Amino acid sequence: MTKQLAAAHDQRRSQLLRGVLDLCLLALIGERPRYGYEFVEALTESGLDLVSEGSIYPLLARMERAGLVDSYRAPSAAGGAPRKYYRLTDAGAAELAAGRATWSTFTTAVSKTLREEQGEQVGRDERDGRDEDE
Amino acid sequence: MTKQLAAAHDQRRSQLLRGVLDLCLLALIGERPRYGYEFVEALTESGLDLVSEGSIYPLLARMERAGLVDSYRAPSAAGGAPRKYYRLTDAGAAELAAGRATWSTFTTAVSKTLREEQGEQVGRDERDGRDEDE
DNA sequence: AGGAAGTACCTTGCGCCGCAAGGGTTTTAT
DNA sequence: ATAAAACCCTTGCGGCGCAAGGTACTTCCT
Repeated sequence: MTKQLAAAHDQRRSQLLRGVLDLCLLALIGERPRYGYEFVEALTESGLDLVSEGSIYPLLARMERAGLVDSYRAPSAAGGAPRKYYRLTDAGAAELAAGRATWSTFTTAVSKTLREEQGEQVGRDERDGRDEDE
Repeated sequence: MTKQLAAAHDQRRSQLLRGVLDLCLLALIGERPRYGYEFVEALTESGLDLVSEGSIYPLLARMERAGLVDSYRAPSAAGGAPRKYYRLTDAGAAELAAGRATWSTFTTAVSKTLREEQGEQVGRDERDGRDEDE
């Protein structure tokens, strides 16, 4: 039961990530070069939990293929396999800027729609004459 | 070219709608009973353009199947086929409340990530010793 | 030496859902 | 009669987050 609610919550989160996850990665890469495994840890503890490796590696590959980022390898300082760092390209920076604007506009519109307006109440008593169906 | 950028923009919008479109409909239905065609018009002019019939009718059907809304038929006042009005159920109201909270938390986290921080700059000159690859 | 655990990379298959495209019915206007 | 608007609906495609599973290197414990 509690598990079902949690599942529903996570399910929504997954859907919400669509269309912004790439922007989040671009923004983080914009601050400084980053490697894939870093995102998994960083995003997990910084509000956006979930976001497993299965999400970000394919996404990074897609973004590189699209020319939004490029990469170079460097040995890990913490032991383990060599890291693959990503940097923003000019196209990536442009996409990030455009995406920020889209995101801002979008969330404003949605938040406005979602906000419960306490003005304009419809009288509860006036409803009648409807025929149930189905 | 301009067309491609517009396409990219709309593509992102489509993705962004996932996970919130249902909440928007629930919120609008919460204000007063609404019918499907109404959403297409309302959302088109209220910031969220696109959102065609192919998005909302299946969604309404899913929500009704999930018990979040119920419906009744009433003749159209504007000529045309009879309208199918939707109302919130208790479960729908609960889902809306939960969704609003999820949305709020989510956008806060994302906006924070997306915000360009002007503090903490990495010196551009210190970067060296990396070996290009691929 | 052997092995578990941590760091790091990657791929495959499933499932959800927005959307374009297409089709149906009823009413009003020409 | 024909058109157009106001309504309803379904099908198929495609993108992408995610669970699950796999590889390679390093460090530490026994």
